[in-house]
Amino acid sequence: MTGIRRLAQHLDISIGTVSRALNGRPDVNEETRRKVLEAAAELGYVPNQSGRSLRQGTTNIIGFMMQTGTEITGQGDTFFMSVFDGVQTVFARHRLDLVALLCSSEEDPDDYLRRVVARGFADGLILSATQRNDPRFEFLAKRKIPFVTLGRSLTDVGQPWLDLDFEGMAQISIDRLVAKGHRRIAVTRPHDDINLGHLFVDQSAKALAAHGLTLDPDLVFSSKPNEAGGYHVAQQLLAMKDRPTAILLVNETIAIGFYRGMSEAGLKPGRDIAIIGRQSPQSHFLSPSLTGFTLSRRDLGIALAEALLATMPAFSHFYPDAELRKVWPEDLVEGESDAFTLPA
Amino acid sequence: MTGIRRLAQHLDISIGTVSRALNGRPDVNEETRRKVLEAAAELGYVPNQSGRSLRQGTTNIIGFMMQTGTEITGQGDTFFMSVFDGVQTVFARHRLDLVALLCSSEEDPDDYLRRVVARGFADGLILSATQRNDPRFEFLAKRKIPFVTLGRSLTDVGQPWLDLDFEGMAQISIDRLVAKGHRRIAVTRPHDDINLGHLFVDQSAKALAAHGLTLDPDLVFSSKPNEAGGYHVAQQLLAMKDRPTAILLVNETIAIGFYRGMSEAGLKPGRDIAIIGRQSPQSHFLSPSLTGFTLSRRDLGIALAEALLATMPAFSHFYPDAELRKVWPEDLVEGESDAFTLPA
DNA sequence: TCGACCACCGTAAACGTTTACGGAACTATG
DNA sequence: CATAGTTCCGTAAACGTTTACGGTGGTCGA
Repeated sequence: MTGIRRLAQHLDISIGTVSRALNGRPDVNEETRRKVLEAAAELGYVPNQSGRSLRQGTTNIIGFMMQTGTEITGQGDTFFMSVFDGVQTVFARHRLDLVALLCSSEEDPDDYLRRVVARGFADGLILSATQRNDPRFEFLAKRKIPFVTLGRSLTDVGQPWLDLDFEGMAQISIDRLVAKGHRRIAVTRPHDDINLGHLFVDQSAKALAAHGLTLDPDLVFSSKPNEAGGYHVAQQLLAMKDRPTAILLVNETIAIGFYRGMSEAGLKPGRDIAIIGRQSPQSHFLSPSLTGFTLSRRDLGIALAEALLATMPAFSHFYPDAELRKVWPEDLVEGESDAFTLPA
Repeated sequence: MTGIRRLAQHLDISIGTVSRALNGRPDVNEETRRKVLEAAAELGYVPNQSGRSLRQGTTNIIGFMMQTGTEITGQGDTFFMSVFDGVQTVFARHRLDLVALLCSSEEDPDDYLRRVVARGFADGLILSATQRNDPRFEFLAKRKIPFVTLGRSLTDVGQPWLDLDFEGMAQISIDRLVAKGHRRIAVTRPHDDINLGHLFVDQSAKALAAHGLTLDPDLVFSSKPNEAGGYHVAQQLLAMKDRPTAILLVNETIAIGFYRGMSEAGLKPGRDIAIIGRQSPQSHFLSPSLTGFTLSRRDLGIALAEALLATMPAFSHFYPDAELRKVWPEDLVEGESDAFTLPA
């Protein structure tokens, strides 16, 4: 005799009542419910998840899909860990188990997602690293699996999303640099087709145009989102005959490599080239200090979780006015890296 | 009609045979097996995991428990991501699903593990961040849940483990620095009770003793394993009246903070203080270059996975001679950070 | 020809839950 | 007192698998 049956026998009531009591159904006497809860705690009874899943067609698991491997090591890790932390705290309140689904660098993300879904792994999903045209959106929508994405995409299927304000960052950065007299401004973007790259570059071009300037295509640098990528950008940029006087670094970690590249060439950030980037725990240890944008990653995670739950029927009533689509604001922390000013 | 029943109906054979065919049982005609596989692919049939789990008492999931949150952000992330990548590739071969169980910084790791286990979440576990006395070991052993740990512990319960060679690193580092004339050598260790700290510090002391030297307790610096921790160590160390001439940095990321602390004080690694640390993708962008140990994180992950599978009855025959307990060797990459030599 | 053996397959029970349904006991209402 | 309504509980079916067991038809050796 195991499981709920054992508990029922111990209390000398039926398993149906036990189940109802444990699941908070209304049609059970409060006195019996108390006894059941008590006995459950005493005997250390925990419902078997397989049994529940089989019956209810639900797993109680939410998956947070991220990519792993060397390519994005610099980028993904510390950032996503913090976001994950925020997500975790929300789901814990609902006794939902959150797991990280790390798609290996060797595997295609679409294939990986297909496997996860076929397996019936999760009740809901959080996607990150959204591509400009991301097939995963359609795929999940077609199967009616609730999901939320960290990042917009052109392939919008009506799902909730949150995103960083790449357009705002581009706008503010360009305005700021132009005000300091810069005319030739470089921009970085991730090497793949991730959507944020487009948003950032396009908005940079628009912002420049508003000042009567154009974004020189030669000044758009694609880079892997890690230290090595930033180093490589520095090498390319410094080898140019008509070198830009300022640069926007869209990614958090490439600043470290870019600094290194400059110092090897005997140049100093903020003196020879103006830099605006993004803050991270690591960037605090750059010298000269980095001017860059920052945000609460943990709060972002919380908002992500709430947006997802708001679209899941079983939980939506908890979050009647969750923000389903939001561009997340960032603050600019002023440092020394963009001190370089050109004469008017 | 759904699931396996639908498939059986479509083929006009019994569900029992279908199941046997799909699971590679011997007592099914190869011709029928072919047909079943074909039809399964055609209809896109995928066995329901809840059904399997319920019947077999097994989940097909392996959990890799890590910690998240600000405290270890610097440390854990890129390192564990790479290890995870290695683990993933092994489990994929056996159609086991690997998920990352990220214990939030707010939650006690022991409680978290208890929840995971009570839920019957995984068939096996990989533990990291092992403490000197780690209650999780006993807990899992008592419940007969297969697990492997990345890191030794005093609370050994016979489970397989892999670990980095902290003792070897300490020995080689001390020998090397002493040969360069250093006598006052500082050592870092993580601020918590993680076991590697003990191994590293103890072996450093022994190695010094072999040269007739002693490890000054004031020269053992506890730090959080991130950039900020390294920065803090530098501040403390540089404020000493009788400053050490060399230091060992046990953690990968603190070097960045330590460098920053030195340069703010107008000092240069490798010229004013000799440093031996650990290599990481980030440390490649330090200047002067870091002398430090390195290893293949991915291979470590592969070995971890194999050690775990070797102890699980259903898979052990695949890995008859897996290394169940191994101190993982590291290579020393020579850089400029320990160039500082004292006159004899 | 007969029994033994083998290869293959169908049947049905089990895994641990949840929940629709119906019924018993009680209360309220006229 | 009869009826209707309410509260609570037990029964049993279902979720989708796997697998022990038994049965059928065939082959082979004596």
